[in-house]
Order: sequence, then structure tokens, then C-alpha cells
Amino acid sequence: MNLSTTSYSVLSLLSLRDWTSYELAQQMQRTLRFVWPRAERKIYDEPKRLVAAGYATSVTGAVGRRARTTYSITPAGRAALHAWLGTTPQPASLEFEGMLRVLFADQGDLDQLRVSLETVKAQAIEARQRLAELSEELVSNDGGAFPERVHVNALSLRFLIDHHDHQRRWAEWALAETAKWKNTTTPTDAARRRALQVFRDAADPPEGR
Amino acid sequence: MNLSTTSYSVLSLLSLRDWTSYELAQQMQRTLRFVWPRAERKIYDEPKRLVAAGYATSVTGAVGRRARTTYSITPAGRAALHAWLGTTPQPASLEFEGMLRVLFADQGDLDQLRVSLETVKAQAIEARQRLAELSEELVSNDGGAFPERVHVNALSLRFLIDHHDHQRRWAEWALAETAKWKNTTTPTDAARRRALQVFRDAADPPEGR
DNA sequence: CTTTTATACTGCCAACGGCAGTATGTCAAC
DNA sequence: GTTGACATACTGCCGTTGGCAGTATAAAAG
Repeated sequence: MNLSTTSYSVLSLLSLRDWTSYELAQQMQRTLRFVWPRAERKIYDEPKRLVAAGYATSVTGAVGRRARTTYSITPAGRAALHAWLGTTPQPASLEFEGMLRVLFADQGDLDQLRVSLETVKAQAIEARQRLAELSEELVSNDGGAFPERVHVNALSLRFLIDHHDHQRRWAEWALAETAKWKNTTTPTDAARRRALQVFRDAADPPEGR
Repeated sequence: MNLSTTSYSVLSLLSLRDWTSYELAQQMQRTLRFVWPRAERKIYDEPKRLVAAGYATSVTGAVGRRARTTYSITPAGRAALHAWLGTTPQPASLEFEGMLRVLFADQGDLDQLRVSLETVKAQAIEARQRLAELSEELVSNDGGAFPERVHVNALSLRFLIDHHDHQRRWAEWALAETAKWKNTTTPTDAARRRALQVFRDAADPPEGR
């Protein structure tokens, strides 16, 4: 009975309050998605696994003739969560289809590249908008649903905001850069010089500490 | 016979030159991993799928008594790749276990939080170092193995460098921020004020265009 | 009182990750 | 000239995940 990181992310939510599977699925999509994106479908399986592991208990009530199961964390669950917080996380990993389109843009034409960049920009703005909405919620009622958690939420939000702003700014820069291109296959001499300068900058990592 | 984004990333590599499965697996880990991370194991299946789809051909040679299969893109493959470059990419998605540890740090203790942040920082520096090595290769021999592709490589590298530098700088900021904390559960008044200021900043997205 | 929308899931299957295993090639040391 | 270490070059297996489709009831809107 091995639990995945997804299991622990659900267990983490259960450490804050009781939830139904449906609420957990909603909450994962609304907030945790930004750092741990998982299909809604999978979230429904996790509480069952947690119960099987002894980390949660379920209470089945009813709304009309429909069953409603509410899950709660157990002391063993809290202990397991505490232990997990001391384990080493996997490195962050980024899936970026839009960048694949850019990397191999020389196999397509200039219009396609520019549409891809516009899509990346629009998607960054969209995600940024979702974060702004979450933030508004946190500002109102002085800290949102979990006002005792403002400090950790702020740590995380600071990163996510910059992350999505960075995507947008990069897309804008790339659009400006490619505005001077005549085709996707042959860089102009100026573009070539700027490219080599990017490589030289990148080859020299900043001081670590 | 539906091809995945992983299939198209392999097809993209084949558009540059011929490769063996092993070389493709290496190249994916070395470079494309940063934008499309996939297990080495899976890369071995992709060329076969591309052959089945008519997008690649295979030629089996030999090194001693060991078979060596080299894959090449077909005209149909080039056409399919061109069409794919015009499709809409999925939004970028980030998996960040370290941030999960930070978000639920109030369920653990201060030492665990600081170790998590140090790990995030070290992993960012490590990834940045891999990018610096790639860049050195691109600077030498005036553009690396594919000098005609400097312009698209520069576009992508610019983003990736900033992405990993951002992770490092954020981890350093978070370490400084948490240096003032007495525990993980109760923010000081000052920390609480700074948190609410983060939310207010975040609630106000910058001008889109 | 009927249609729409939200709630609350489950089944199915292809894609994926990670580990273990197999087998050959290359080079350096003994 | 053989042994061992390491690199090359994959394949099998199995549990996890993503995404689509489907089922069914409750609540809200018209």
C-alpha cells in the first residue's frame, strides 16, 4: 500500500478540515492544480486509498436519496503527513507544449510560430487571472477560508504570480523578437548575433549564494 | 492510430537528422526534458509507432552481433509535423512537489520547511547548471550540433534560464522570509501584514498588452 | 412543471513512470 | 588474454494517471 504524492496532497487538504470527494476534487482544481495538476477523475480514488491505509475515516450521510460520504483525517494520517513533509521532494518539472512548437518552429512557417506565441501569452494571462481571483478571495475576509494559513499561502502565491507573469513577458519578448524575422528557417545576421549572446549569458550561471 | 505530444516531439527530432532509439532517448533527456519530460523507457516505443503511422522508416544495420536500427522521417512525417505545428498547444503545466511541502508546512515543523526550501534551491541551481552546460556547447562550434537552429534555440533557452533562476531567487527569498518565523503555525503580525500585501499585489494583474 | 445546470460520482482504456532484467560492446588493469 | 567495470541498447512488467463517456440525482431558473 504505497501512497503517491497525489495521495499526500489530498491528505494535506484533509488536515485542514473534513471534505467530501467532490469537494476535494473541486479544491484540487481550484488551488493545488497550480503546483500539483491532477485529473479530477483520479482525486475520487484517493480518499478510498487513505481510508484503506488507516489515514482517514469516512462517514456516510445522505442528501435526499443520494449518499454523501465525508472524509476525516486520523491521528495516524497526521503522523504520516508530518513524516512526508520531511521527505525529499522531486525536482520541479515543467510540461510546456507551446515551447515545443517554438523549438521546432523552423519545421513550420512564421504564421504558425506567431499563433503559438500568442496562445502561450493568452494562456499565461488566463492562468494569472485565476490567481488574481484566488488572491481577491484571500484579501477579502482577511485571509480567505483559512486565515491562519496566510503566511504559507503568501509564500506560494508569490512564486506562482511571478511564474505566470514571466511566461507572459517571455511570450511578448519572443513576439517582438520574431517580428523582425522573414522566415522560420534562416536567422538574419542580427538575430544570429543576439542568439549567440543569449547562449553566452546562459553559459555563465549567476552566483549561487 | 493517434499520436501523442511525445510522438510529435520524437518526430521533431527526426526532422533534424536520423537517429537510433537510443540516441533519441539520450537527446530527449539531455535537451527536450526541460520542456517535455518523459521517461526514457517510453521513448523507445515512439519510433515504432511513427513507423506504423508511415511517418518514419527504419533501417537495421549491425555493430558486431548487435542489431542497430536507425530511424528516418518520411515526407508524410514532415507533412504531419507541419500540421501539428499549427495545432493549439495545451497550457503549460508545472509539477512542484517542493511547493506542496511549503503550502502545508504548517502541518510540520520549521526545520522541515527550511530543508524543503534548501532542496528547492539546490535543485534549481542543479537544473540551471545543466542549462549552462548546454549553452557552452551552443557557444562553442558557433551554434552546437545544429547551427542553423540558433534562433529558435535562443528563444527557448532565454525562457528556461529565467525560469530556473526565478526558482532559485524565490527559494532564497522564502528562506529569508522564514528566517524570522518562530514556528510554522502562527505567523507574527509583521508576517501577516506582509502576506496580505502579497495578496493585494497579486489581486491586481498587470496590464495585459 | 419542465428544462437547465450543478452535484456526485464510476468504467474503461491508452499513455506513462519506474524498476528490473537481458545482453552485447569497449577499454583498462592485472 | 582474461577479468571486471562501465557504457550501450534495449524489453517486460505492473501500478498510476489522464481523459472521455456515461449514469443518476438535486437544485435552480423560467
